[in-house]
Amino acid sequence: MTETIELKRVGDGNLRAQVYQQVRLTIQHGELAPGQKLVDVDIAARLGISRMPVRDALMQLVHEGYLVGTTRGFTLPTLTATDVADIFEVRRLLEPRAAAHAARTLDAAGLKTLAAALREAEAAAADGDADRFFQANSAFRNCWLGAVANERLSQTIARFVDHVLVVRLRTLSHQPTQAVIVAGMRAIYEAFVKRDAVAAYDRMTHFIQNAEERFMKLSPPFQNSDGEGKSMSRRGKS
Amino acid sequence: MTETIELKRVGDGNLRAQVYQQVRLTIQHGELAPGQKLVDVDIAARLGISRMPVRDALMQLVHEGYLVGTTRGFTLPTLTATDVADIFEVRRLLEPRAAAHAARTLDAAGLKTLAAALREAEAAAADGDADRFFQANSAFRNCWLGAVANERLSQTIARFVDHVLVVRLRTLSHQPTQAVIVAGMRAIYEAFVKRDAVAAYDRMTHFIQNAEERFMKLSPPFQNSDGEGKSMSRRGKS
DNA sequence: CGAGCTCAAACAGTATACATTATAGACTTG
DNA sequence: CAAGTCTATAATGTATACTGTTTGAGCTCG
Repeated sequence: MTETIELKRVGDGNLRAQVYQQVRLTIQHGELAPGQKLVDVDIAARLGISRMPVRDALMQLVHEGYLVGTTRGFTLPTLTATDVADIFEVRRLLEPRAAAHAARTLDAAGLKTLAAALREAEAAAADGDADRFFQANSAFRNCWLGAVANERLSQTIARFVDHVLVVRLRTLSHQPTQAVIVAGMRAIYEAFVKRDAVAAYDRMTHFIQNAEERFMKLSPPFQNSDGEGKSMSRRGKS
Repeated sequence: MTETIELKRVGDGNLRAQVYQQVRLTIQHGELAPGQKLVDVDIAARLGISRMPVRDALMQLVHEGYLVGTTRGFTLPTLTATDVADIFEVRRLLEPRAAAHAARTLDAAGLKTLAAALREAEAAAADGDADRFFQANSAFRNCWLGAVANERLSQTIARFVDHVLVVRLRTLSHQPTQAVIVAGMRAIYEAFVKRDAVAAYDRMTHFIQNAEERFMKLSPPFQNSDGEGKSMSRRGKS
C-alpha cells in the first residue's frame, strides 16, 4: 500500500473518466501486484478528490472484467486455465473476422502505423525488451482494430484481449514466443498490405491458436485448475 | 413521466443490484417508450431510496448498452440500420459455436425446458400473442445459453441479443415471421435432442441469418441510415 | 414579427457523513 | 493446545446536500 500506484490527473472531462483511464492504464502496464488491493478512499485521497468518482470508475472496471470487487476491496482477477481458455475461444471466433474487415478498410496511414509497430516489435524482440515489445504489440493491434468498421466487434475484442493481458506479460517475456509472435504479426501485416481479407482471416486464426498454445504451455501455475477457485465471481450481477 | 414504469423492490441484495434488475426487466419487456427519459432522482423517489444506487444501476445499464446517457438524462438507444447489422454480425460469429457447445452439454432437464418453451412459442404464434411469443422465445434462448460451458461466451451473446431486443418486439409481432422463428427453434431443438453439435451449429447460423433478414425487411424506419445520427454515442468512455 | 439574449429550472457530477457487513485477530473455554 | 466465538476494524453501501452545466422558455430589442 505504498506509493506503487502513481496516479496523476489528466485533463479529460469528468473525474470518473479520468480515474477510469488512469487505473486502466495502470493495470494494462502491469504496474499492479496480483493480490494488491485497490481501495477507493485510498485512491481518492491520493488524487485529492472524493470517493464517489473513484468508486464509479472502479465499479466500471469491475464490470468490464479488469478487476474483481469483493466485499473487501478491489483486486486483480486471477484467471484460471479455464478462464483463459474461454477467453481465447471467444477471440478465435471474433478476431479473424475483424482482421478480414480491417484488410479492406485500412488506409495508407494505418498501414504505415502498423509497419512502424511491427518494426518496433522486431527491435524490441531483438533486444529482449519485454516492455517495449508489449507496447509495440498493443499499438499494432489497436491500429488494425481501430480500422474495423463494426465498432461493437472491435470493442468486444479489445475487452477480451485486455482480460488476458493482465497475465500476458509473462508470455511476452519469453524470447522464442516473441519470435513466433513477430512472425505472426508480419504475416498478418502482409495480408493487410495486399488487402487480402481471406489471408488476413486465416493468418489471424493461426496467430491466435499459436498464442493460446504458447500461453498455456508457458503457464504452469495455471495447470492446477482445481475447478473450485473460479476466481471470476463478479459482484453486482444478477 | 406518469406511472408508466412500475418498479417494486425485490429482495436480492444491495439496492444497486435490485434497481439494475428492475430497470433491465422493464426495458426487456418493452415497457418503455423509445424517447422516454429515465431520471435517477425520479426512480429513487418512486422506490423510496436515494439517488446513488439508482444512478449506479443506470450507469451500469448505459455501459452495457441498454441505455444511452446524455448530459440530460438516460434514455433508450435508437438503433440505426448499421447498429443492427453490426450486432447481428457479432451474433453470427458467436451463437453457432455456442449452440454447438449446448448440444453437448444440455441435460435432460434442459431439453425438457426447451421443449416446453417451444410448445409455448407455437401456441403463442397460433394465437398471435406477440407478448407470450416473446417470452417463450426468451425462455428458449436463456435455457440453451445457460448450458453453454463458456460463461464469457454466453454472457456476451446475451448482451448483444438484448441490444437488438429493444426493437425486436416489432419483428415478433409479425405472424409470418413468428412461423419462421418457430421453425428455426424446432430445428435447433431437434439438433439439441440428437446432441448433434454440427447440426446445431448449422441451424443456428441459418436461424440468425433468417432473423436478420426478417428484421431488416420489417423495419422501414431503419432504412434511413443517414449516417449522421449514430445514436449510440456513449458517455463516460474514454 | 422575428431573432437573440438572459434567467430559471432541471439534472448530472461531486462531496461528505452515516450505516452495514464481513473478515481477521484475539481471547476464552473445553 | 486447539477450536470456536466475539469484537473491533476496515472497506463497501447508502443517503443527503451542494455545485456546475445545459437546456428551454420568456422577454426584450431590432
